[in-house]
Amino acid sequence: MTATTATQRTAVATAGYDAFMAICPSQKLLDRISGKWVALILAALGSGPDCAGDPRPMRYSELSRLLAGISQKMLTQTLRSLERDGLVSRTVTPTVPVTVSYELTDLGLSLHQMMRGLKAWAETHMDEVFVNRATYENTTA
Amino acid sequence: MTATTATQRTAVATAGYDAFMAICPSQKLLDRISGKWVALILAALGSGPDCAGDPRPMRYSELSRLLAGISQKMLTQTLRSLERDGLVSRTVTPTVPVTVSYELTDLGLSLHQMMRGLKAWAETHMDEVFVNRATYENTTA
DNA sequence: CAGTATCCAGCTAGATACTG
DNA sequence: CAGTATCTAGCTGGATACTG
Repeated sequence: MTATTATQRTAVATAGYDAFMAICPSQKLLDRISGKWVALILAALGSGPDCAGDPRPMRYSELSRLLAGISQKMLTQTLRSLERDGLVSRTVTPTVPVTVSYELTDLGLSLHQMMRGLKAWAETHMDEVFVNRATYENTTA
Repeated sequence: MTATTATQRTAVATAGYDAFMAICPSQKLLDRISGKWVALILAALGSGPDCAGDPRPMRYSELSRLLAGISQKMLTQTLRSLERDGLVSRTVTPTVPVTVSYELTDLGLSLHQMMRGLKAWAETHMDEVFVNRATYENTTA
C-alpha cells in the first residue's frame, strides 16, 4: 500500500509549507502590517496629522477624523490589535465624557522607522511599477 | 435642502480617503507585496532555494517544488502579476516540452533588497510582538 | 512541462444601529 | 466621546480537472 491520494500529498506539502510560514518572521511581519488601515494608523501616530511631523499621542476622534473613510469598527479593531502586540499604548483619562488617547510605544516607533524605509522605496520606484503595468495592459489588450 | 444622509456623508469621506489611498505610494507598495506568495517568490528568485544564495533564474517546476503547498493557480497568477509590474522576467525556451524560466529584473532585485531590510526588522522584533500578544491574551482571558 | 478553467470556502472590511 | 454588535458583500486563495 504505497499509494497516496492527491489530497494526502497536498496535505503533506501544505503542512511543510505551513511549518515554514509559521516560523518565517518576514511573513509574519507582512501579515501584521498589511491590513488596510495599519500603515495609515502607524503613520498618523508616528508623523502627526500632516504625515511630516513628530510622533505624538492622538485621540480616538482625532484619528477618526484624520483617516476619513474608516469605519468605527475597523478603527477600534485595528487599534486593539496594535495595542495587543505592544505597538501602541492606550490611555484612558476618566473625564466626562471619557478621553482616550493612543500613542506609539518604543516598539511601534521602531516599526514606524522601518516603514519609512519602505515608504522611501515606494516613492522612488512605484511609479515605474505602474508604468510597467500600464504598458503590459496595452500590450496584451 | 442642506440635509445630507449618513450614506452621502460617508460617500464623501470615502471618496476623500480613496483619493488619498490612490496617491499614497506606501499603501500601493503594501498592496503589491502583501499577497500570500509574493514575498516567498521574491525571496526564492532573489536568494535561491536556500534563501541565502545569489539571485538566479528558476523554472516554473522548480518554484513549484520549492514553495511546497502553493497551487498551480496561485503560482501562475502571482508570477504573472510580478511580470506585469516589471519585477520578474519570463523567458520561454522552445524545447519539447517547453522550458520556462523566471528571473528578477533590476527593479525586482531592488525590491528584494528592500525586503531584506524588512526581514531584518522582522527577525529582530517579531518575537517581542508575539510575546506581547501572548501576554495580552493571558491578561484578558 | 507549464500551464488554463471552474467552482467554492473563509476571511476582511464596510454599512448600520445601538450604548455607557 | 468612544466605543459594541450584527449582518453581509466582495475578494483571496485553495481544490480539482483538463490541455498544448
